Amino acid sequence: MRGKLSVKQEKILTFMRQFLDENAYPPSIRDIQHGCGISSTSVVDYNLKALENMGLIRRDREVSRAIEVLGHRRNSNGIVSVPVVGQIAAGAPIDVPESGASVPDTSETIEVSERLLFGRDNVFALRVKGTSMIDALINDGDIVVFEPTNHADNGDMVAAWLKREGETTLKKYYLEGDRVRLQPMNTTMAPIYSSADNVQVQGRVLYVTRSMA
Amino acid sequence: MRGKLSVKQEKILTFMRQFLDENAYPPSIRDIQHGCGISSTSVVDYNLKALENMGLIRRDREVSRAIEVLGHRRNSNGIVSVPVVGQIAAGAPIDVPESGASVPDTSETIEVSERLLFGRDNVFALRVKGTSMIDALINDGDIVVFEPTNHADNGDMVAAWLKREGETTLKKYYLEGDRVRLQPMNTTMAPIYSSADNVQVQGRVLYVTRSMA
DNA sequence: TGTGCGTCAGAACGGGTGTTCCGATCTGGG
DNA sequence: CCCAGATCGGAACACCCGTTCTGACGCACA
Repeated sequence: MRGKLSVKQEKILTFMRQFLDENAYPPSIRDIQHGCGISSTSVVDYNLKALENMGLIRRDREVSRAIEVLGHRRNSNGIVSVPVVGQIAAGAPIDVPESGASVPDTSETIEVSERLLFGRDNVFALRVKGTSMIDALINDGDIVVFEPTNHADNGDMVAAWLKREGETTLKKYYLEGDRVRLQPMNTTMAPIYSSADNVQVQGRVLYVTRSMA
Repeated sequence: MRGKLSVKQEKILTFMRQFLDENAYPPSIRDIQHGCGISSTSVVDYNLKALENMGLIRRDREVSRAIEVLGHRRNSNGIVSVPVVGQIAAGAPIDVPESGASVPDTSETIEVSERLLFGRDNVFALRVKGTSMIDALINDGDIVVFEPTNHADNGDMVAAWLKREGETTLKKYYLEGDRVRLQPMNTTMAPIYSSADNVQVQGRVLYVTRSMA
């Protein structure tokens, strides 16, 4: 039941997206029926239930045209929903989502204009814990958007994974010989030195947001 | 026929906008009837025809829920497009958009999740010029979202209009007796003192964003 | 070969929905 | 006062629409 989409389900989904773009209101079951060349409304209902179980659409029962296609990007505004996949500080390890992996609906997201990401793909976000980057204008509670990368140039602000310590921290990255200096931007804190093979760069900072309300 | 909106028509329009934001599909005539406390569907139909003649909505006849409210941005998942209406620094005056005023489509916008604005309406954004708020973690080039208000409590970060000087600045606000202290968050800069009647608060900071790419 | 399961076709039911008609009420002007 | 037009209330009609029921078909599996 929770496997791949059938041809018919894919067709229904595509039709609903197209219908929404053209009409500003969702299609009825019979619209879908005729638009996809399906012979019976019960078949549409059957497949819609399957799509609903897979979490791809949401329906208000007994209400006409009350189908909502989840994750449908409006073509008018290039907005990317970036998943906030965890926290970053001096301790809590995080998982970086793999390319193409689906993100559970339960996770928090932050919306960012596509144009601010300069074409980066598979970006993710972390909530900052602690004040170690206060001098880089990043405060406790800020949400930081990363592009996934394993490479960093000196001075880049990165999420760095310390393999032996099992920690991920937000620091400035400097490669000095065969060791790495992870520099906090807080004059009261000392840098972390580690061997280069113990440091795994997970992402580079693209964007910072802070709520002041 | 083409004059002002009646109370009922205004109510219907407001209800439809709210319904669209909440439900992702348009309301039926009877939804409008009950939502606005109208006694008959024919009255709704009558007023919808009037709104259609005025060009405020568009309808597909004979199709249920086929009402499109023109000029209403379908924010797919509670996203508000906040207009970036100018810059704020130590000089350039800005115009704060009046409530309900339309913002030209040509202006830059920044997209923010509705939930981060805590119900504030008519918010606007400014691009920060200069480093006067560097110690408050706001840098040159950051975009700051404001809620429009004429009131500020001590310590609030506000956009303040200096009437005689014809300037708008981003500072922390402190009312001290009959004068106002506008405190930059930069240890190298001195505060501005001005009489209270010369200072007009234009908005309070809600949200800060910075692009690092 | 039979059984269960996923999928589909057709039809019908009941309530939802846009529309229309008739008449009442209100309002402004002659 | 009287009339015309705008607005409204109530009801009915015909179609739209989501749902459900019955049965059929194909396919994997024992």
